[in-house]
Amino acid sequence: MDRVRSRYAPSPTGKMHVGNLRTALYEFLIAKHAGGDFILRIEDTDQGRLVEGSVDIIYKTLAEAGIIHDEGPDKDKGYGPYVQSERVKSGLYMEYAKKLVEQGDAYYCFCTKERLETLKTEVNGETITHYDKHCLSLSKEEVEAKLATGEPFVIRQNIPREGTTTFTDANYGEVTINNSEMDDQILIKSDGFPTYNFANVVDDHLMKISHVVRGNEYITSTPKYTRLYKAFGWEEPTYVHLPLITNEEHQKLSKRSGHSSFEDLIEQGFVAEAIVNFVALLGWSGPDNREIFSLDELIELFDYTHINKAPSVFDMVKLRWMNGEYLKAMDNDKYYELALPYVEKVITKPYDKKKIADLVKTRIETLCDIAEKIDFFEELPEYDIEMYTHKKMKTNSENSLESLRDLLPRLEALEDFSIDGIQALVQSYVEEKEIKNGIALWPLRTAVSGKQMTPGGAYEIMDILGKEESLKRIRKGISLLEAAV
RNA sequence: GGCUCCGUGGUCAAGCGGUUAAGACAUCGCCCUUUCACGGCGGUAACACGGGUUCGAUUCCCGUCGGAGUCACCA
Repeated sequence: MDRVRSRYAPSPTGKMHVGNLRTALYEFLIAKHAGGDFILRIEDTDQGRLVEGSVDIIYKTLAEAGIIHDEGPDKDKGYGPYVQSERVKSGLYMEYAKKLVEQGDAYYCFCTKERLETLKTEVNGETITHYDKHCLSLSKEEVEAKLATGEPFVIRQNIPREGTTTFTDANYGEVTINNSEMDDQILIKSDGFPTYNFANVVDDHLMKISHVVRGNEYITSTPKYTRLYKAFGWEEPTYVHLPLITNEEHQKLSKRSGHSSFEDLIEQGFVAEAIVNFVALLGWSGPDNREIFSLDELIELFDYTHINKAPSVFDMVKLRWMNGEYLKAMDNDKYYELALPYVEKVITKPYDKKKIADLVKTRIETLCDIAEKIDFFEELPEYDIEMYTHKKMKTNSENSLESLRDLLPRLEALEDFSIDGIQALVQSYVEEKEIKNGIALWPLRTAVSGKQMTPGGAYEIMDILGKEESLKRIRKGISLLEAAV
């Protein structure tokens, strides 16, 4: 059996979309599962759409995601160059295209933009062009003559109008398309660059790619590939078309949706491992009921013959959940390292940031959730004294005031202002007065935080705030309550 | 519009002729608890429809409907 070689072939046009990330991941998993090679090839044949810095983003994203390529522009293993614009220079695509022309499987076309314009029709607001093979009738001499004068040309694939073309996909089975549906697509553009579709076929063959994985938006153009492979007499790779990833409206995810690139998700406080895990499960599921998989586990378990056919919605809510799981399971040092910048965004006072970060670890789903949960440490918010009234805790303004008044002098006298110290103090007060914990603790937590909900309770918060600030906030609570009662 | 693909709860997703149709997220309720989380327990909720084939269809075939994709000198 031939060695499994898969490839991720992005065009450097911006950030890395989650759909592309999944494609890259699956290619990687297929290769690694089989002990094969995963290749990175840059498809920059559309010079007009290049976005500066995109290649760096691709490297960075792949690295962060742990999708490590065995070969690529930076790791030439003998199949290079791995950047198509560099490959163009050798004239290889033109050479192969000319071979097709000689065989009659392709032809020169000199049609002008204006003439092409007349071929356009509009259906439901979509513009559709179907080339009419106008230049196919040019004689060899006519072509030579035009070429000699330097007239701009393209080379088009010659697809018969009759018959059908069938290819086999590992996921979707046999797919047959009427040849009449296929346009005589351009293989070589007037700038001398190959089109993606052509370069792809040539390079996949030259690089001995065994598995081609891509989104199923390519499924209807695949027969054109098949015809190209046949024309060259090359063996076709195994195609694995993937179901589309859609937004909540069930539309294909587009770059414009903004929030769907890997970079953006990182910016939104997601961790790389969670994104990879989540994306792996869009279209595939493991053999058991597990959903949390490390990359190594994915490599071991991934089976491309069990991929879903139906499109899947990119559910941010579930991603958030999964990210929370990763955060909770993360070892403390790594978590702290990730969380610290987010803590520092809100906390400028000299509180123990580690303690604050720990407090919030099981309460957040993304790192960006940290800010709004800890802001009260930095500054006591303005709050309504209604907050002291809590049905379940059986508190109201009166008994809250009483608790705070009782507790204040005791806390002032407290030497050991630690969680344990404060707890012991409050406990003895509660026992002494024979009241429920809540009667003392609810007002205390409220006074000290000014919030309805907080990470951690009164003890943890006071411990972090320290004695001075805690007492200050309690006094503030007392005066607010006094003013109202 | 032509063509292609798809169609199990709101979402992800097991299932690959015979099941009480898993599980997860979300949602709801209960427990735990000094709030909120975490954790634990439980509930609501699905085979698009109509024909076949078969002793028996979620599963196979056909049709209908629905959704999506695609129809560039973009990938």
